[in-house]
Amino acid sequence: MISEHWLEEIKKKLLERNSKELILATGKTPSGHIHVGILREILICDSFRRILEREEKEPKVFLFLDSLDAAKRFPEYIKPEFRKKHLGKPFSFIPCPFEESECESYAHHFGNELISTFKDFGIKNEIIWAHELYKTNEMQEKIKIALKNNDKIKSILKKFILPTLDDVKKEQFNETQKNWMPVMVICEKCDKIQFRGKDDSIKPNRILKYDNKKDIVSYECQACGHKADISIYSGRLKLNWRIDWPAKWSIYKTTCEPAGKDHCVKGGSYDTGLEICKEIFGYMGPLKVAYEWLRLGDRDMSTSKGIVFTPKKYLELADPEIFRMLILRTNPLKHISLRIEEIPQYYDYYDKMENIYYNLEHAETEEEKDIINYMYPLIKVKSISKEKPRQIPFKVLSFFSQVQNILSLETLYEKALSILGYRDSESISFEEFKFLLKRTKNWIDEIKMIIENMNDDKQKRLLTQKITIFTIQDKIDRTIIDNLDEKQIKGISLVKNFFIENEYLDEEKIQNTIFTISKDQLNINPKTLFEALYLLILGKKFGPRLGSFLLLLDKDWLINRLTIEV
RNA sequence: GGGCUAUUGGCGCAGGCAGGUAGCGCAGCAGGCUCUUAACCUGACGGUCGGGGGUUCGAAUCCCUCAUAGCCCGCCA
Repeated sequence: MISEHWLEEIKKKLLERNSKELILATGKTPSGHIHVGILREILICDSFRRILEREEKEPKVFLFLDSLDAAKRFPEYIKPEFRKKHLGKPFSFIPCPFEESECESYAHHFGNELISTFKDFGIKNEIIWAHELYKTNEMQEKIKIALKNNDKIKSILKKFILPTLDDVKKEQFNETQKNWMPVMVICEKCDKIQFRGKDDSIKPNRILKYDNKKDIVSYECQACGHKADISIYSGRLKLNWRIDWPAKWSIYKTTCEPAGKDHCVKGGSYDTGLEICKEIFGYMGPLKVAYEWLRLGDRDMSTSKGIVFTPKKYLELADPEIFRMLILRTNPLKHISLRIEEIPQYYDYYDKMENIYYNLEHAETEEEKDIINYMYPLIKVKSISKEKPRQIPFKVLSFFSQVQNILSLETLYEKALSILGYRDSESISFEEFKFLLKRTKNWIDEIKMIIENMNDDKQKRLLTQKITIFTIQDKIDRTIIDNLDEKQIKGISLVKNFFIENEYLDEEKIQNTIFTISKDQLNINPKTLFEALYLLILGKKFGPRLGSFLLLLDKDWLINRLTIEV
């Protein structure tokens, strides 16, 4: 193999470590609706899982949900009074913000929303909730180790962070380091772990003193002022992020954890984490795999700021395979712009890839063929069939979903089966078909919204044309009829007669008839008659190819529509 | 102050690690299908690969440098 997929390169490094167990990890704070960006690291791990399982290596994959992280801000869809009340508490200590649901906590609501999509995406992993992890002896031992090694930890942080700061921040950093301890306490009185000052500064309930004989720490709550001593085994202590991460690594012996570029930056938490893991917890730490953000169009997403496009939402618009494909075909260090309006093009690429995999189409190069053969099994959610799975083309679905107001689902289903070349419903059930149609409808609606919000008129028009958005009018606008000329009206009536007189029709015949009527009987440019027909049915001058379109419509409905009173 | 990524025809991108006449998709253009296309088929057009310098017989590719853009970097997470 000349060229290799980036996953293979990382895999080699993984196997060089010669670990008995291969532990893959990912993590996320459930601070709100979790957006699709997190799937990038989850899918990288899931792909490794598949690769390693194929090689009989028995990997384990964990997803750490940082439910004990403090709410430092809330997304805008959370009510103000709720925000005010719970700001500064760990997410697992905050109730579910939505009254109608009965979740255990804020963290569970959003965490479970993410988890519920894994099955559809073909993701397998084990979930570790931070608030439960911190109740375990293992984690509490790590807290103890961290407290004992406070000075050492501080010098590591200093060594890594200081060189990356400018002078002002250097001073700030040195200042906070003076009384710094690696552990925070969740106040027993108000459940808060930090306080957000009016100047937007964050004041954590950092512990003030550690009694290493009794294993008791003292703290003062920055939010309510409560002062107390508390045992390190109380379950109310939490390590600071930069120590929390390596502590988890050392407990689970994590072999590899992908992380967003924010963590992977020089002097960031990954670098300090690895050093702390090695020096304080005595474990070499995971292989660092950095990845760039996944963007929505040209915007970054942010869970806490409420710019979200969730995996659940994605699944309402398109196939999970398409998403896996986007992630796998792109080097993790490059950013991906997920563009809803380009989903048809994604499907085109997927189809091409599938054709190449099944040897129905030639790849341009050997490398392309190799890469596709490698990726395809990692992309599929269901098992791979011997022959290329038949699918209703996206364009057809897009068309079908827009004529639902005049055509029954049954008619469309029959039509779909005939396009697929099936005489029965073996390959695609009616239920599945309904689901596909609904999903495409959702996508069309989404596109309509995107078009509406576009500022550039030219872009707007291009997109409208590219995607062929149309609506069949329930009633004809009277002004349309009034604006038709004599020949157009005559033409419409001739087309109507043609439909009445002919029992069996095909699209070619319809198409040709319209031309013949225009040229021979009316002596007008065919375009004029086409426009009249489109106006009558769609309310605008253009639409899908008329022959196949009219054939699809219910004949009686069509004849009725073509009967116009002048 | 530090870092990552990007800069290749109108748009979106591949190629870059292993240097050897610049590619793909979409749009645009022309023609074809007895035939409006925002259907399909065919064809042609279109780029001095962000600027500059260096290494080389030869650079989109390697090295240096500059520029522009996006994002990230104390505490907290």
